[in-house]
Amino acid sequence: MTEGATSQRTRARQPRADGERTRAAILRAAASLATVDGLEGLSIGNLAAAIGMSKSGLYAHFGSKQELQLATVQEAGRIFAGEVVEPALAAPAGLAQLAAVCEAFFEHLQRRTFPGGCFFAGAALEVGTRPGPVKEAVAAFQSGFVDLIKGFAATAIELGELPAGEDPQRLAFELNGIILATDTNFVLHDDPAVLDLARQVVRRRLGLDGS
Amino acid sequence: MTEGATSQRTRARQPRADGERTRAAILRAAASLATVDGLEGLSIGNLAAAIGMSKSGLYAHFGSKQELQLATVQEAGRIFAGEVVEPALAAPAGLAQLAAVCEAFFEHLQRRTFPGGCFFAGAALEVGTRPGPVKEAVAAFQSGFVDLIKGFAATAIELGELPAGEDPQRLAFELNGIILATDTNFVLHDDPAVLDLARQVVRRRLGLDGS
DNA sequence: CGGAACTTAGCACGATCGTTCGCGCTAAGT
DNA sequence: ACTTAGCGCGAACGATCGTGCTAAGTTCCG
Repeated sequence: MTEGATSQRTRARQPRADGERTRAAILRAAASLATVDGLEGLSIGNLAAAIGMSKSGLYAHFGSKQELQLATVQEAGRIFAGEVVEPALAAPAGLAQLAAVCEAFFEHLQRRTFPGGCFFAGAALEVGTRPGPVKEAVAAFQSGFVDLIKGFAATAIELGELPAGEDPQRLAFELNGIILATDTNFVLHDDPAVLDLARQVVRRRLGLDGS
Repeated sequence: MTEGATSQRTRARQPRADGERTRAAILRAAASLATVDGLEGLSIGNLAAAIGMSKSGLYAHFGSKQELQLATVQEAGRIFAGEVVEPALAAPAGLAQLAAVCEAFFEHLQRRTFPGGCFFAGAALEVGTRPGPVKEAVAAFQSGFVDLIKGFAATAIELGELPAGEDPQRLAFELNGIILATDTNFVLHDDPAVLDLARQVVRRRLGLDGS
């Protein structure tokens, strides 16, 4: 607590260039593997074998499995932010951002960035009953995402693009539900038709259909 | 394949009374544990310790871990059918059944039947990427549940309780999403207020509010 | 009442789990 | 060019994983 991240006193450590590169490669593979085996089921041995290095060499990058899980969650958050959040923020404020965030998520699934669908959907249900830093990190990201949608909805209402009777929190909850249902059905049945159905539902719900 | 389930020739086996009782006790504990540790994370040792018997004694009831997982999914299906599906079927056909199935699910969560929320929500995302009999069993149950809701919706439309423009499949998808969002948020934040929000959303969506 | 099932426990196996240690190597700073 | 510190590997640890075998104990049928 007393020492900052870039403290000179404690000299925590100063990673080398190739070290950071392998660490990044580890985390990319870890995020993918975790969507298949889960954050707990992700084993050091499997992960090491997947990227072709030794268990101990990999383990040295993180002092414990929990640190690896924490870093994996952060990496998944970066990927999700780049593929889903940023495209949404690039759209015009209001209703367009609501549609964009859903569409970006559907493309995130369709592109099969992760073999197990959405990282956080699976992680949330897995770590939800296990108190600790990992659960806190996942919960924080999920809350942030819902708050983002809530903000989009509030702006859309202010701009008169949605009825004044709409409640941002309720709408954000519904869209979050549509997203979760899409992910669950897509993962379970591996059927791209699910994405078409989801797109129809979003258009209808946002009044972008026959209005 | 050639021998039936109740064949006399092969004399598959004839369980004893106390055997079935312990087997039932094992499966009840297994369903609960699986909502916390996952179907894969559920270990024979932990399960045996949880109900106070030996690993090998428990293992004898199922020839393999996969058989245990299969039986656990069926047990969870029985519990879900009793707590969610049956109350819904008891309501008047049509719109009332749609409202009842959602309310029964919310009470299923509130009653905390399982420590990890909805069994199938977690199981679907866990086994979705792992082909095999266990995934098939989970997928079949999930499809059956969505079809049930779809049937309720179709009846409600026929009875004129919902606009003719409604599509049963789309509505079933949306309600499934609301259910998944409720479970995810309830498990992650352990906040009963989520259930109130979900009830509001369902009432609004089904036109039971100010109409 | 006796014997044939079913039920449960004890023990042990190979594999894999997370974790630690020590040694060669290589990139970076002076 | 020489030093230094981060990097990666191999080997090994105690624990636990799923899975068998064997032998007691218990219930049920004739």
